[in-house]
Amino acid sequence: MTTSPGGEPAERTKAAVLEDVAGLAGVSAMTVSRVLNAPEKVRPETRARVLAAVQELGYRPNFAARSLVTGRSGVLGVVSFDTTLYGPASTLYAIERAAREHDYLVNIASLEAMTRRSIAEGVDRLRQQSVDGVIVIVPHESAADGLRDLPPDLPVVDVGGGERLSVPAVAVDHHAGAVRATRHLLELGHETVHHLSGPANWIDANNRMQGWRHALRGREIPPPLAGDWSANSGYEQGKRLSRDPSVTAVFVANDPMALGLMRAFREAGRRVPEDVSVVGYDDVPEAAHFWPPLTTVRQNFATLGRQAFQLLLNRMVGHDTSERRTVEPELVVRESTSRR
Amino acid sequence: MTTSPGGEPAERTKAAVLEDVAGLAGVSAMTVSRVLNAPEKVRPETRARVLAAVQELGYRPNFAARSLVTGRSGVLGVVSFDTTLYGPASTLYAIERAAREHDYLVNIASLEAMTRRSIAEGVDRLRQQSVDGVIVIVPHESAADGLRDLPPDLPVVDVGGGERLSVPAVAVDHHAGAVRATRHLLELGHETVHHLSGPANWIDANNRMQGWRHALRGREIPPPLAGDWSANSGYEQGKRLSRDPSVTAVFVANDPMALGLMRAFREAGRRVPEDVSVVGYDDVPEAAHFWPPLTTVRQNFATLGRQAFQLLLNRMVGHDTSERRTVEPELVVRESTSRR
DNA sequence: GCGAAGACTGTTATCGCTAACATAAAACGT
DNA sequence: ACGTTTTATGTTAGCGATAACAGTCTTCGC
Repeated sequence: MTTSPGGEPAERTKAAVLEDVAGLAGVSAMTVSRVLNAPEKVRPETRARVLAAVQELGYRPNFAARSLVTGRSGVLGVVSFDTTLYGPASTLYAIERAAREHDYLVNIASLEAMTRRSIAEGVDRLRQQSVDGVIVIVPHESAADGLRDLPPDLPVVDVGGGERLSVPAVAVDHHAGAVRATRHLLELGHETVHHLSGPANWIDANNRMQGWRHALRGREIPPPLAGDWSANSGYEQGKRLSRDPSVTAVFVANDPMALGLMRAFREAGRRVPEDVSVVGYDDVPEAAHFWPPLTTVRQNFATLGRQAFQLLLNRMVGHDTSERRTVEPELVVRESTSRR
Repeated sequence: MTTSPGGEPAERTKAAVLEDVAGLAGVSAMTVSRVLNAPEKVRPETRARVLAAVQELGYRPNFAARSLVTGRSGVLGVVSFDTTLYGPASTLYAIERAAREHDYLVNIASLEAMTRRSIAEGVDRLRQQSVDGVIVIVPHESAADGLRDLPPDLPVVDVGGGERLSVPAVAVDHHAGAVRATRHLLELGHETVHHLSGPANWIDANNRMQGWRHALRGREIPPPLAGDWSANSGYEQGKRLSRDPSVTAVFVANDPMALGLMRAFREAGRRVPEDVSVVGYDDVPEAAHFWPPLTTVRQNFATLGRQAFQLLLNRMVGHDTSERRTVEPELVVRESTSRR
């Protein structure tokens, strides 16, 4: 039933199935299955014979059949917004690596928009391909709502979402990061610190803004500006800020915006750091080579991703925690900040 | 068999299956299946009844069962090296978008290393979860070999690989891009153009280097330096180059390295573009805000990704092309280059 | 008014695998 | 030596969907 008519055993028309291997090894299909899933339960010589047959036929278990009967797929999903951004991309990468080590595959669903609906849709798309669990990287207010609509039977872990989520979560402590950045500037003798924030309703943006506010307590708090994370928006808002001569220190909510802002200041004739000090956020790999090298807050995305996977793994094996883990960011001082 | 004991119909213990829906709608399972897959073959009123039942039970088809019998999974795989890099990340994103529009899901396998072995392993991992096709983004010499070992029954499309591949491929014409960059510098009156290349054995790096060489024919061709794509390597090699006073123009194989290089030149007291002109490659979103704004070669990763998906789709439906498509890069002139 | 074609819907078999139980063979204690 | 446990393998019965075929009921032409 298995032998190909014309000679070469490697030349089969259809892919080999369990039964074929069993036939060739002279055992039952079940034994082959065991060799693959619980080798210790099969006598070494039998095992060897089966393995040889597997090898010879180039047998590969049928994923669909297996997961139909086991109810597990070995695939997990990641819902993310714009995986082109440094943060999500790095987190995704770390998740993928962690997943691979545990023999999980990662399926991605990026979102066009960040609405409650689109999150639900993203999760849904993944669920239809029966992922075993989902990690949601949507640092937006809408995520909180989006996560509420989820079916309770699907293990979900959130990354960088809000505080009051019903699911396990990992997040960087942006409040602390912002405080560190702002204090650093105050300690350098600046009267106050201006802030260029991320877009409204982004959790990260809000947390950083709050941290900034917190560190500024008791002082004059200038009205914050908001960008859209892009260098370009940093440039535009920078142009505006540079007209205000009282500005001597700016805490910018991410590195690309800081880059744009520094360009605007430079073009306006205000030197960084001599006239104005700037602190960014993220520590993208290029930040050390900006002009001037950027003082910034480093987020450890690798840890973030790994922790997210760990949490998901816990939930998938049943531990019904709604644990929340925090990753501490770190201030990296370079040359874009100086004493007043 | 389906009704929950205590009231709320939404509260079932096990997920509803086809049979449950059929029961509730008073039809056979087959009819339900048809409503879902070929609605026009079912009378409108029956269809409505079935749909209502689907709704009520929150029925979702079982992916594994479906793909077991149809032999298709609706998932495609992307094998890529370091999805944190701008190029791969953008390509991946475009692929994912295109895939979504055609109701495919994307599975990723990032590679630790870029050897022939690791590529084969990556493809294998994906194949085990029975993807319907694979897109390989590995712009490295090893890819060519890695692709040779692949099973012939799996549709594969290559992105940015070498020229002599046996599979359909999409690639940016880096040779042309490099020629444009180099000519631009020559036309500005520079005697010759130096080159900071990417790492050896990267296809893109080689193509760009060849284009640079080609555009320089008839002139003195300075020995190229090589970096590893990182801003840091650009900085290091930039320090070396900046010691050579004869250097007036540099074509750098990507934007981050150009950033590092410009920093090195600035620190060495050589102004860009007054003393030295620099051209980068990629046009990352930040390039317009580098100091000075970087003249660079823009790659359209979105198109690249979309085309790759198209090609894969063609192969999956059977068209056995080994078509090779090319995407043209575009020179974007900014302020890092000036007349000699 | 009646057979044929068409429109719907149902039945059966099967995809490839593994859980659970059944059996056979080997190992063991007394 | 003989029941009992242990170890190794085989058998059976689905998992949840769809393909292919088989009916049933309309509809229609003449």
